[in-house]
Amino acid sequence: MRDQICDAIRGEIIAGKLTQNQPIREQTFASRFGVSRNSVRDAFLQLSQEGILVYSPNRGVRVSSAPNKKDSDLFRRLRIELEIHCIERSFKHWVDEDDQKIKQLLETLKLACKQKDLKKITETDLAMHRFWVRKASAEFESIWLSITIRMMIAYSKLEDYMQCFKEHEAIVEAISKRDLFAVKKAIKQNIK
Amino acid sequence: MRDQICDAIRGEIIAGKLTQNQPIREQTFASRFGVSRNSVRDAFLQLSQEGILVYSPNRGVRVSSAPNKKDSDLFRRLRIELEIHCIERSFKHWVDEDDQKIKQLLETLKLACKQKDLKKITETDLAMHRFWVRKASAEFESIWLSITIRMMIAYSKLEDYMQCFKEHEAIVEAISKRDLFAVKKAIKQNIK
DNA sequence: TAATTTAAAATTGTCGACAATTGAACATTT
DNA sequence: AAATGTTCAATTGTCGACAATTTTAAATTA
Repeated sequence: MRDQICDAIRGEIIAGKLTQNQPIREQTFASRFGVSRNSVRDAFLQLSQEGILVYSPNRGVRVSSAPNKKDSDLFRRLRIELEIHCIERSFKHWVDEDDQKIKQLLETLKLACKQKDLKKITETDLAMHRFWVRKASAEFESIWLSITIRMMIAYSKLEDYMQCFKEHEAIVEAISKRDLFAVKKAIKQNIK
Repeated sequence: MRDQICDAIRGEIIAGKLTQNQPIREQTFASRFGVSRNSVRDAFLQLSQEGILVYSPNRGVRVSSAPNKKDSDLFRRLRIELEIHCIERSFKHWVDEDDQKIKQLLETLKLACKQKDLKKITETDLAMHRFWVRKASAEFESIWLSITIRMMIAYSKLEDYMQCFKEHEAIVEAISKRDLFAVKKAIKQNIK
C-alpha cells in the first residue's frame, strides 16, 4: 500500500501535476486512496527520506525544488558511476529472461516515443534504469532512486523523442553483448 | 521523537550492540522509549530507507549486512565526491562561528581518541563530516548519510586512535585556510 | 489604519485497539 | 517417517480518535 502511494505521488510530481514547493496534505491523499492518514504518512516519510519531498516538523511536506546546475552535475556523475557499477555487477547473474524483460521495456519505450506520450516515456525510462540497478542489488536501489528522482523533478521537456529511444537502444544492445565498455559509453550519453 | 529513536538505533548498530541480520521488534523499542509502536515504525521506516535496516513486508526489519569489498570501494568514491562538493559549496557561506564549531568537534575527537573511547570516536567522527555536509545543503545530507552509515555497519576496529584524530585535524586545517586542494587530499586520506 | 492580541480552524503528532499476516508447534494423513 | 494440514502465539498493518501545533481570520488596541 505504502509503495503504491509512493509510486503515485512520484508519478504526479514527475508529470508536473504537483508543482515545486507546493504543500501536500495527508488528508487529500488519504481520501483519494481510501486509506487512513497513517498509511499516507508512511509514504510521505519515505518520499522525504528519498528527497523528492521536503519535510518540516508539524508543517507537513512540500515538493522539493529542483537542484541547481552544479548540484545536477554532481548527481549526474554519481548516477553514472552507480549505474555502471550495477550493470557490471549484475552481468554475472544475468539470464536470458532478463534480456527478454529489458527488450520488452525497450519496445514499450519505443511505442511511447512514437506516440509522444511524455508521461509514459518518463515512466518507462525510469523503469528500465531501475531494472538493472535493482538487478545488481536492492542496497543500491534506494540511493540510486534518491539521486535519479531529484534530477527528474524538473524533467526538461524532450525535444526529440526518438533520440531518447535510440539512446536506450544503444544501452540495451551493449548489455546484451555484455560489452561493458560500450555500456559505459551509452550510459554516459544517455544520462545528462 | 522519530529522529531521537533513529539516532539511538544508529548508535547501537555502529557500536555493535545490534548485530547483522538480527531482527528488531517494534514493541522492544516502543517499551524502551515509552512511546507507541507507531513512532517506532516511523523510525524503522526512515532507517530502512536509509539502508541501515532492511525491511520485509509483514516481517519487520533487520540490521543490514555490511557491503562487500567492491561495493565499499564504490561507496568510498561516492562519499569522497559528495563531501568535497559539499565543502566547496559551503565555503561561500562559511563564517567564523562554523570554524569555531568545527574546532570544538575536533577537540572532542581528540579527547575521545586519547581515552580510546570507540563509541565516542565514531560518534564525533560522524558528527564532523555531517556538519560540513549539512552546511552545504540538507538535500545532500540524506544521500550522504545513506552511504556513510552503510560503510560504518562493520566499523573496523581502529588500530591507531591518534591517526584518526590527525586525519581530521588535517581536514579542519585545510578548511580553515579555505584551501580546497588540501581539503581534497585530506578527505581522500581520511575516507577509506 | 497598522500593529498586536485573541479565537477558531486546519493540520500534523501520538496513541490504543483490532485486523491481517506470518512462523512455529502440534496433529493428521499417507 | 515424511509430508501435509491445523491451530495458536507473536508480529506487523491499518484504522479512528484525540492531543499538540501551526495557520488563518477576527477582534482589540494604539
